[in-house]
Amino acid sequence: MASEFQNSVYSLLRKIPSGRVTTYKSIAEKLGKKSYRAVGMACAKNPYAPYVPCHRVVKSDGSLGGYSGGLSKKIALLRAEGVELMDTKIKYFERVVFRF
DNA sequence: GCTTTGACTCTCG
DNA sequence: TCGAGAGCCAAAG
Repeated sequence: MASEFQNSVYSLLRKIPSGRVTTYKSIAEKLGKKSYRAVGMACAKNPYAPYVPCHRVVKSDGSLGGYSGGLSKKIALLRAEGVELMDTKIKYFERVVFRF
């Protein structure tokens, strides 16, 4: 069972529609915290994968950040959902970013 | 129970 | 434009 904090993060992640992405910053602020890093940690643990689309969370500058089990996997998943990428950076980031 | 670490972000040189 | 440093919260050691 995950902690309340993690559960809150997962709830928000599930709201992200396919083909869209969000940032650790947005999630943290939505929770009323500044815990950007803690959000990433919650995703890294993510016991509900792939029920929780943690691969749709990226850094505030549009780069993918990281991914447990290989960044390539994250790239493939995002591309499959229609997100255009330039290596580890999101192309047209402003266009695909999802705002709560 | 304190210290270290991490899928982060912002500011400064 | 790019790299380094500081700040931030939560989980793991």
